[in-house]
Amino acid sequence: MSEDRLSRVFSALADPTRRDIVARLSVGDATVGQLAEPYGVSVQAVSKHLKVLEEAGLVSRSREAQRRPCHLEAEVFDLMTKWIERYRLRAEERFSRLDTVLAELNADESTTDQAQQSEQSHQRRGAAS
Amino acid sequence: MSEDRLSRVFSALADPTRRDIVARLSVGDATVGQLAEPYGVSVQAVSKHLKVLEEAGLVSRSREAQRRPCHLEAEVFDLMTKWIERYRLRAEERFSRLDTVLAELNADESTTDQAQQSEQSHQRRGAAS
DNA sequence: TCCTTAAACAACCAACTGGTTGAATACAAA
DNA sequence: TTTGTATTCAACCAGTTGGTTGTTTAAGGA
Repeated sequence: MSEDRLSRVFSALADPTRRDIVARLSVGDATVGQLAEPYGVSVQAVSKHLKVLEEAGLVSRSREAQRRPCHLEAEVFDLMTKWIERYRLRAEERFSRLDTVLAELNADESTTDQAQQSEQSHQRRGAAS
Repeated sequence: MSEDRLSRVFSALADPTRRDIVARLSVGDATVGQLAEPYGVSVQAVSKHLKVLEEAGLVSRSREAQRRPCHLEAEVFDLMTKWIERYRLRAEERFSRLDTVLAELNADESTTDQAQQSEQSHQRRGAAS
């Protein structure tokens, strides 16, 4: 599923070094050595980071003599933004409906507490990944 | 900085169970017990997940008798989308400039290999987090 | 051929993660 | 006050992660 893919992408970007690598690749391809240079870590460590980014589909590598130039694959970003937008929009929609809810609460004399309220709204949840 | 915040947000969403919790909270607030119910894990485990989401700023909790209703904080999504869009746009811009590059390569008789190319483009990278 | 460079692989280690169970806390209701 | 319910805290465990160093592999240049 794209379920697992999404986990790998978010997980890959959870590390500051890896986000920095993505930032640098966004302006142009680079080799492992070039990417490792600015950090206080070994080339092997960066190689591991790149493997994570590659498995997440964020980076691809080509062959070129001994070098393995890394290239940023921007399409994967769509996967994230789609997921984010889905729930952001849903939450905002719910937020904008708040005035309606408040009006209903005013109309209703009984002090309907938030617990019941959340339970009701929870019932109309759908399975989502 | 928001550097660390971004790490926490991405890290929080790297777990499928936590993404599912976010999805469910997007349609309405819920208590820990309600959130735990559909999963084959203990309430304590879900409580831990909620702590992670809370520390990432994705979820806030109020008090209400013994219950701790959880609420989705959608603003944090902006942080992510801003980061993503920045590098996506940069990468796409570079991609759209590819025809210019190809034209230059045609004009240039010497077979400029990709290594030099990536090295050049890498020089105009800027520090970014 | 031999030497150098670029990168990956392997084994190891400390720290973190996601889960568990059991005990403590906070509040409501009897 | 006692009991029940909702949640958190604490200790523990197995698996993962991000780093290390040392050893291959792959390719170019002397």
